[in-house]
Amino acid sequence: MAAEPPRARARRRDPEAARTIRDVAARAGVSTATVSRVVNGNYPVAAGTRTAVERAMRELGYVANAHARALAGSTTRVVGIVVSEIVDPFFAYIARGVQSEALSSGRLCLVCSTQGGDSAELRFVDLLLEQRADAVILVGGAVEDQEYFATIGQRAEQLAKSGSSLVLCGRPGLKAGVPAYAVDYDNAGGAAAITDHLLSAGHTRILYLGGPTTLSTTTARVRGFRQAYAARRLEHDPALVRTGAFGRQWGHDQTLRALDDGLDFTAVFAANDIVAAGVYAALRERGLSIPGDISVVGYDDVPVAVELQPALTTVRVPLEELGRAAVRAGIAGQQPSADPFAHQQQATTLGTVVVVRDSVAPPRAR
Amino acid sequence: MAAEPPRARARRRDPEAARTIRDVAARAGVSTATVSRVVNGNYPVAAGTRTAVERAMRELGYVANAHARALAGSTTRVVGIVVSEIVDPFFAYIARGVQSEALSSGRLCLVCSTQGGDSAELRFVDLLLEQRADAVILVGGAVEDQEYFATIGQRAEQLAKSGSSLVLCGRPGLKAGVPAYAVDYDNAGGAAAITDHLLSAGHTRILYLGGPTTLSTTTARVRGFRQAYAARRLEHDPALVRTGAFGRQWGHDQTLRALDDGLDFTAVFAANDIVAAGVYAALRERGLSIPGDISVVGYDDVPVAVELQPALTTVRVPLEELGRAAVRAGIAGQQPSADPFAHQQQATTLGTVVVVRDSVAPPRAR
DNA sequence: TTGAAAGCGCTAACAG
DNA sequence: CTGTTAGCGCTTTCAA
Repeated sequence: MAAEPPRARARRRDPEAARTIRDVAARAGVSTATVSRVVNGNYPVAAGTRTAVERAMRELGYVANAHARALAGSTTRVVGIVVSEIVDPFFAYIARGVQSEALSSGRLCLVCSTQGGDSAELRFVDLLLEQRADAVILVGGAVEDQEYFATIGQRAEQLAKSGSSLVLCGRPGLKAGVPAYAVDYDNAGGAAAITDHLLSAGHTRILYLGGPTTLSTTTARVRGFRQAYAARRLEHDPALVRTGAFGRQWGHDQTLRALDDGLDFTAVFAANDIVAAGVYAALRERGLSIPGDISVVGYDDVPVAVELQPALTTVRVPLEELGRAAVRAGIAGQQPSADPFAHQQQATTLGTVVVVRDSVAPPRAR
Repeated sequence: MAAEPPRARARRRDPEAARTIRDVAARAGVSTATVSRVVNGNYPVAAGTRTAVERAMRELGYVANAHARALAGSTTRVVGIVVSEIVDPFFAYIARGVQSEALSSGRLCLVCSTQGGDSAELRFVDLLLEQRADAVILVGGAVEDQEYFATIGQRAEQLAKSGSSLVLCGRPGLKAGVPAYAVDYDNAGGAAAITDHLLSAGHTRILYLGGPTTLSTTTARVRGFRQAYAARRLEHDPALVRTGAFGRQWGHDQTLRALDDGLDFTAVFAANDIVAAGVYAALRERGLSIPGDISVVGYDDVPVAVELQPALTTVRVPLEELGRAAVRAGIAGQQPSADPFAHQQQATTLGTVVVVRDSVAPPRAR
């Protein structure tokens, strides 16, 4: 076969393939630059030309290629969020806030769920790094491990280099100087407040139940729990803190065990509402009434709190707002107007509030 | 200033910017083609060369640019899923299945939540089209509207053209010839089965409650509900079907209204478990016991079903498996080995099972 | 086994 | 207001 000019390969494009900006330009009789201008609407184009281009796009069923755009321009219009479990309402609500705020800034949301896989988080961050996401949001308590912090810090640097930013949501920030934002809520404060609620009702032997022992969320909540005792100059029995995991099953089993161990307590502070659901189930099995025999409180205020009978007194966390704030923080760095020196670590902390329902009563006299 | 050669602009790259394949090639003293080969590991490269390249990558902190890759190659390694509400466990579980199956095929998952916005779905499909997602999965009941079907069908064609595919998950398929896959579960069958469960217990006046009237899911479930009556040659009172919306509040309000209207029923079939939660709340307010006074069943078997007291008898839908199946169907078309004629509409239907718990008892004699 | 070079589709100077 | 053109970073022939 005769040698064809090199361009021949390109010319022989699959006629079925998606239309490109060049096809539109040809059909409308203008240049690709003009098509780009009408698509982006960020530059003056004569009305007639615009109409012609728009018609050509419609007739051809033209759809811009986001990758070409990301490559040529600079922003990807995508934010990434990494959670540990998308079906957990705690994360689902945050994800909802992220997705809606992303959408209102014209971005799509890449959601990654690690399903508890420890190292999966880092893998996802790398994947998101490849995607050049405008912002990468890491949600939920982190393992408090220095080495891990260092690795994440290093990723933050890389992210910053490629023009995007890392946002830590619902977990403590990194050390100063690392280009990461932190958007958190007052974990310890909420725990202290609800503990105080229990203390006010007369409980002093409160069992704190749940949360992976090494998780930052757990340590913060336990800290708040202790602070509430300290604030009233009350002693707290260390045997009454049992951490280990989240989850309904875990809450159920540990409650039974605490009862079997003959632990003396009149109330339980479940690490979150899901654990509280397990506590309810266990107490019910043992014929103990809530709050008659034992008072129970939770944390997060996810929907199950109102399905439980009696309705659960818990700490409301502004989950959606947390997600929104994370996106705002993450894309703020993208704004051309942003002060370059502002790209230091910044932190936002949202407040929490105790929602009083029906699961707390004064301890039974004995 | 003296005129610089045109390339100057490009040469003056921000030295802080992310490293490219060219940087790695330079550092390793090889060509970019070689780097590409070691990155993709799909072509023989001398061991020594490979090592040198790998070291250069490590030293430079090189991270491939997914957009450049998508542009040059063809597959994007991203699947998109659009749901109506990410915090709804029904969708969250499907999303979990999608995300985990996507991950195991090395893909990331773009999750879009329309938050009930009617036309948002189409907008998201277009966005996903721009992303050239390997597969676009539309989840949940669709409005049964011919025009809408036509529009979606048209998008399916476009998707097919750009090498990706549309998967309808938990909703009926499009008409034959349209390049879309359908992965659904047996909506009518599940409804019929649980209705029969109620009928067996002796109920004949069952109130069907919930679901947007025009939603395919609703029509399918109501159809199954009626079929169960028909199968036993029983009459069914049309006044006992009240559709309109999903949601706890709606279930609550409508139950109250049905009671106030003096409707005669001994059991309620809630369109889903969330609606059932509302029914429980309303019945409790009126001092009616479940299942003593009224039996209740739900649909979906999401976690709240076991928190309700008494635990809810419901229909288990293989949500996660649905999501996984959708991804498999969607990326199957991508396989080079795929028979091009196989790209016809295909459908998969998963089964459902009735989960018997404590919310059904024979109707009270009267 | 490796390199050179031509694009993938789009944006953004720059020059009319 | 519009066209030209040089890339963005990568993959993939084609040649060596």
